[in-house]
Amino acid sequence: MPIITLPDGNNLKFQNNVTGIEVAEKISKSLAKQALVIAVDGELKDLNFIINKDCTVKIFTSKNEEGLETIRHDTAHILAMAVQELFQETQVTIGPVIENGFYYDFARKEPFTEDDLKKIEEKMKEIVDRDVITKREVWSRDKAIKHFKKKGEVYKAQLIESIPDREEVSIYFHGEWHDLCRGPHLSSTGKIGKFFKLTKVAGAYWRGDSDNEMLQRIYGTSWASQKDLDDYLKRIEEAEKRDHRKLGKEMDLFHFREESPGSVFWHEKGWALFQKLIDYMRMKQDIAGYKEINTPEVLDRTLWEKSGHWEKFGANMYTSTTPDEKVFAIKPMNCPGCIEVFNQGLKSYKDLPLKMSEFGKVHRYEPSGALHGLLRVRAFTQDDAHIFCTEDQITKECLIVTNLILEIYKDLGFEDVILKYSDRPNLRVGDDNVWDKAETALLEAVKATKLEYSINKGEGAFYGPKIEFVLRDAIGRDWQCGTLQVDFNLPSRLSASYVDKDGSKKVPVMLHRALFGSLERFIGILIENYAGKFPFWISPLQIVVIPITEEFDDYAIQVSKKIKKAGMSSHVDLKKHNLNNKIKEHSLAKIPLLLICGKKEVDSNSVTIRKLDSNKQENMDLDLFLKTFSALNKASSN
RNA sequence: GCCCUUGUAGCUCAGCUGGUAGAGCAAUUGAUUUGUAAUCAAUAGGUCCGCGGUUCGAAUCCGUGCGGGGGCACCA
Repeated sequence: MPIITLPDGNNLKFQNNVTGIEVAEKISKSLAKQALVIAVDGELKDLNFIINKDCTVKIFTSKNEEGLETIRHDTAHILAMAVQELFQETQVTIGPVIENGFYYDFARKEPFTEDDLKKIEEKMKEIVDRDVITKREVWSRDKAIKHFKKKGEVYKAQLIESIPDREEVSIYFHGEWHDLCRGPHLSSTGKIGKFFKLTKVAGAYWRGDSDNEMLQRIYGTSWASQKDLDDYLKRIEEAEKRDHRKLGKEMDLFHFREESPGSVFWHEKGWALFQKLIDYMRMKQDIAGYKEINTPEVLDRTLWEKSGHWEKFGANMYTSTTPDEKVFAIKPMNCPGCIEVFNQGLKSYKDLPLKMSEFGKVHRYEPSGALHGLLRVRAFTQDDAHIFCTEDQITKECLIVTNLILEIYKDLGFEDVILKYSDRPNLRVGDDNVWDKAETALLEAVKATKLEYSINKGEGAFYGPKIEFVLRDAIGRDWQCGTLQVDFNLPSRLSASYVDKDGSKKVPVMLHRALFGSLERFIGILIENYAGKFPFWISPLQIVVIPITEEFDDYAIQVSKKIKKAGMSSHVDLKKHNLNNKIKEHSLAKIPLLLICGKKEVDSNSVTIRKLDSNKQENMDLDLFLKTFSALNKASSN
């Protein structure tokens, strides 16, 4: 006689055992119709799960995250079912739900083609139409392993072998077709609906390990309604329009070429943007008490051996052998060079914390498959800095860095920031007790920020634990930018020291930090965040002056000169095209302000302003224009 | 690095089953002197990514290298 407590606190009493669907029916007919899955005492179960004791029950429909995830999970299953109906020799492996959809990994010799995806999709819809009832059975491990081995499903057999003893091995049936699965599932294939789409095929390693064989992964998306599916596809399309590689080309910011994969050829406008960010950061860091330095790009191998880079980071390093057979490395990080600067002259505890910044260009030989526009390159400029301090100063300094970073992200249009904390990796230098200290100090700082954070086990740098600053852009995507690392190892390896109060020599702690992270990556993110339409102050070319006819060229040239004198960037378009043509061209180039100059303007010493994405025109006295817009030409006017 | 996919004019792309390349925009020249998203016309532009092979003949088919894209693995 189970008593069932509902989310609203009401109780339902039943004479006998009941299933989830019967509970839903008791509440309302329409709920029973819409119900997809239930939670019994917080655990998700099938609708026909038999309830035989007192418990709390929650019923989910496609309007809940739980319901939607179950739809996606079921769509993944139907995908596997469809694939095996069409391509009998294919083995199934795993098929989880991911953000916005699902994937399923298959083992098959022949690659799946785009055409195959269409066929599979059709087959999936057919299976939905068949409305096959779902059945769940619990098998013994041995039976399940034997069964799947006999079927030739070696991956499934492996999966069952790795299920912990205490867990049930449940098998879900859709008619004849069946699969090992934890569940829950919808009660029949018809419940899924047809609001799904297979999106792409890709390779993926079995169990995510690059030593294992590669499987074929089919990605798909699945929703509660046609509208949701269409909205999602639309969102993807919109995101593609923001692609920084596309916009970079269209806006003439940069390009890449074969001779140097993963290295940027910056064009005039892209470089202007780059320099603006550096100028801005330089200003912020100066205020925050950093001293800017610069260190060599190429350093002798012995330094990298001492620092540990040669051994732990060597696979990513470019090296160079000189004609006299000496081996140098092109720096993949700025830290050893910075320590060398610290080591010049005697340092006192009174000098600490000592903050040294460097816009250092580093080279890392990244795997070819990792390269991705500006977001993943082989040569990049870090807005790097190293803070030498005492152990006592760590937490406070970390907090100061965090505040600076949040301030800067805000200026650049990012308000939503989360932290990722990573502790000691397998490949590392230094004793565990040193790591204990570093991790504790950094974690303390993370907590003190009161920001949301996640913990990434084993993903720290080889010399210390780190936090990464992840920001969310205008369309909800997360990007990893800044980083802050606590390092008890490199300073001692490279013999850094300071004289303490009592006259003894001590080894300082070093904090590594980069706020943009990589200027290249950050610019890529900025482009996508703003869809190329930068705020006025950061825009690489802020103003284009357009004379209506040749007659007004001289005036336009004078206007442009005055704009430059007022500290803004400007270009005069003297081409013999008509006004409409020029407006079209510069609007596509996303120039924030177009100034039109004709007779009216010359006569009144004014300009007519046309702002990007607005066809309103505003006439303004030239001096007033210069005053107004130079005031807007700084970060705080965002 | 691995799997799949892709590489044609400055850009975006067309070129069916093999018969030595085409459009739009951009560029150049000429005409037009224009008031808010493409004025008209003419001209010029290409070792069809590189190398090898099959073939009487390769942009097209095959192999291989390099680059790009989507993922995986790796990562700022």
